Amino acid sequence: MPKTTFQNLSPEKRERITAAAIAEFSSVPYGKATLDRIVDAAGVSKGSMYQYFAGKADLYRWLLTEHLPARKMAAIGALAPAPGANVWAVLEQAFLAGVRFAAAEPSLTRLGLRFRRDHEIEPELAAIRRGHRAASDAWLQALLNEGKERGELRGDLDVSMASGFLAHALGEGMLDQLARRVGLDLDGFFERPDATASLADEDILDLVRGVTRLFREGAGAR
Amino acid sequence: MPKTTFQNLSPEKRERITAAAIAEFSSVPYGKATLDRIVDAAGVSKGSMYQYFAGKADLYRWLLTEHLPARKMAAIGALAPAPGANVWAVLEQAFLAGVRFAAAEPSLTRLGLRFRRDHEIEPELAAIRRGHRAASDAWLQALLNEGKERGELRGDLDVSMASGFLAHALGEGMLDQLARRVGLDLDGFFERPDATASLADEDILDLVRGVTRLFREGAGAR
Amino acid sequence: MPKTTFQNLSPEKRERITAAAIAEFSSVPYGKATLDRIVDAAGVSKGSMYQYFAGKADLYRWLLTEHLPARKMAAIGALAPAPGANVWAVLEQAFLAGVRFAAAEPSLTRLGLRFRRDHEIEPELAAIRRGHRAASDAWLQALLNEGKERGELRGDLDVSMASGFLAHALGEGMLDQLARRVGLDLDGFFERPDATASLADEDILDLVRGVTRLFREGAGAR
Amino acid sequence: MPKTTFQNLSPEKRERITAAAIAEFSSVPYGKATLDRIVDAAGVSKGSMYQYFAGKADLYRWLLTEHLPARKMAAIGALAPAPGANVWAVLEQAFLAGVRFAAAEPSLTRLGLRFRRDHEIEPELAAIRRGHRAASDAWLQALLNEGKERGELRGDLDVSMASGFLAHALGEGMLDQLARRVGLDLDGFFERPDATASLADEDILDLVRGVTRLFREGAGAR
DNA sequence: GATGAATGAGCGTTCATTCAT
DNA sequence: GATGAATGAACGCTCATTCAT
Repeated sequence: MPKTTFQNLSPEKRERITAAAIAEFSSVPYGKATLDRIVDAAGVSKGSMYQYFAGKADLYRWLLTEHLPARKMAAIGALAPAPGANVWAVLEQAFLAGVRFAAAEPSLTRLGLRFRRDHEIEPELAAIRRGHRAASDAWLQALLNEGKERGELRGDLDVSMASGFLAHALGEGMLDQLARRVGLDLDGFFERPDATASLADEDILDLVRGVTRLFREGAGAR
Repeated sequence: MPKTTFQNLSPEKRERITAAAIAEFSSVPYGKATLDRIVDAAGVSKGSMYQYFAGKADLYRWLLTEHLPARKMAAIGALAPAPGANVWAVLEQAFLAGVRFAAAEPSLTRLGLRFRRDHEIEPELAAIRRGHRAASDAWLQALLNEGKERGELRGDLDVSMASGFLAHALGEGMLDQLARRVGLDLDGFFERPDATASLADEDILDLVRGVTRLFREGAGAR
Repeated sequence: MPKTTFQNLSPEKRERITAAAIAEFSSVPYGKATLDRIVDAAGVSKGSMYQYFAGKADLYRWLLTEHLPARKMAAIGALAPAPGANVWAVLEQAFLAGVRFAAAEPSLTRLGLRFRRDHEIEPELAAIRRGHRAASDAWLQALLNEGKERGELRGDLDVSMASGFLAHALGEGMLDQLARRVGLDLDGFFERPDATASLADEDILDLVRGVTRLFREGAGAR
Repeated sequence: MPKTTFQNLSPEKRERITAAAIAEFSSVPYGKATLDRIVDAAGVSKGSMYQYFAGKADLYRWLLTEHLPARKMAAIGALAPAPGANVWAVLEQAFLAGVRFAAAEPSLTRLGLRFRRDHEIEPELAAIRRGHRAASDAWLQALLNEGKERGELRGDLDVSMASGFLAHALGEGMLDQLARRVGLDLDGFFERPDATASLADEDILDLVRGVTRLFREGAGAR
């Protein structure tokens, strides 16, 4: 976590550093990211960086556990399931929020996606990721259990199983669909994260509804 | 691809090298994997390694395009969709084959999964990955289109969308479910790949059927 | 070209590095020169060297395109052909300047000569060499053409041909003659570059006049 | 020098090895030449090569001290100055022989030229080169001294000096002129040694006479 | 005599981190 | 508090030479 020296920085400088770090960590995987490029882009000295953060991992950790969640919250609000709301309406809203965030903040989206999939993360960072996943899973399972009680879901649905697939869908699954719509795959999204910005709003709604329906009704004929 | 020198090696030595390389490339992402660790584990000199393979990328490529497919084929046979077979039966077989391979060959499974998700792969290797994905996607879309014609799937199903989610399910989605059944997540599977070996065959069948049903009928109440 | 880090170094340290690099690159051809030896001799760490220069080629390039010309200029001044001066006087001055520089700065001379003849230089460096040669050739041909117009040279002289031999004479040809005067050949000069320092000024003048006369009058009897 | 095993080889195999070695050593400088490429091209095993020659240096030495002189002799005969012949006629013949050998055997020419200029030669090989040079110098000085006695040369000619420039002219000087005639420089000759083969015989004669005349009459106006 | 697998020292280069100023 | 020079371990890769078969 950042040292107090970082908090004392002028907002402008703090922002420069944050932006440079996001640009770097979202462009290349953690292991290939270098502090050199970050300090160059931020216009601060390398020594200073170590006055602000304990090191590369600390900077990355702060970005993912503090900065990104705060920005996400600011952009799309908390994902608290409105009590009593229909499961499928909540999920559709969640899908929509995710897609809109991806269009509005491609770099942050890419940063988060990288983190979720990165294989070379240090043990301490892996614990953070586990926390993220557990929270997302808990939210989903609570939602699904409520839905089950209200009869909106099959009574014999395996909630743990469904939450796994939904967690994927809410993250890279949806991004993959988004990329497909513009003729790319997820690798392509990493290279050109703003390629999906060109999608019309109705395309996005169409996509979100289609995905929701796949999970609701399945692919089989009735 | 390996040089003839490698083919001429004693099977015992070849196996030592292969096992060391799989262990390394399945433990850390490509960019962090080192030949030093591989040759140490295999008990050969660094120079020798270059008599067998043109370099690190060549070794990795061989593992992924030759060795892994061969072992997979040996373990589960070809995935040729029996013509005219029911879509859902074919998918169930495919799920089952994937899970069984994961239980039988956890290291190879981990290797393949890492490859599918690795962020710091070289351009040439990325092309191979694109090929894999395109082939998998084509297989799935063909399968789904047939199913649609035979009335086994909803007539208005978005085949491209469904194939995206199924591709995930056939790979890490299913592995994630497998891990969940033993109280882990995917990260946990990477750390203890053989933890899933304890699963009983009926548990596996139950899982496969559950997943198939989720995709067939959805999670919504009828 | 050196990074600013190198410019900011203490002159003493900069000189140590420069001297070590000159010693190395003038002792062995580019391909055999090693940074290990240079940093050892200079007493800096290998990592530091990469703070000063982008790499081996960069260091070499700086030596040849910046440092050596600067030192040469400092030692013998620019070779601007005084307009209207007699061809033979200009050439004699050029010969003299070359020989005096060789006596004053044997290591640098050896460095430049190696560069002119090195067979295993990289493409980028080869382009620099082509530039050097083209400039030298242009200077000589302009000089000879002027001389022809003023009637100082034979009217039927093949200027291109003559410039080729003069270019050689101005470089290693003259050094070879210098070495001969102290009983060595060019190889010997490479091994003991300061052996020619013992030559008296009148010996040098005598040599320069002899060479000029050979090119002016030829070796044949009149 | 080759071991007896090399002499016992079938002429065909010996020739394959020789040709491969010439191709390699004439294509890249000694330090960049590799035995791997030579044995590959020759179709022999690496171990065998060490049964024929003591190592890389030994093979190179044999090529330069035995094979190349023999082939040169076969191609252009001995350079014994026909007693009593005019100096300038002899020199012209020598120039012509050199140019014709370059056209007939570009690889061998390039090999020899590389050797004369290579900077990274081992001490033992340097001794061989000194021998070559001393022999050439002795031949030239004898020729010039005779010419002086017969009054074909200026009485006050510095024979040692003139022999230095003539030695250069007979070797790379002439090749440089040859390359100029086809729009290249010596570097270009190394890349495309047969580029000069296109020169017409009268061009070659013209060149040889021009060079001879430059050394005989000089470049100055009378 | 022929083979070709094995070796290991050495190369240029990278980069997170330290620390004197 | 800010700086940026210094470091050194580690990396992928090359190749002449050795030596068991």
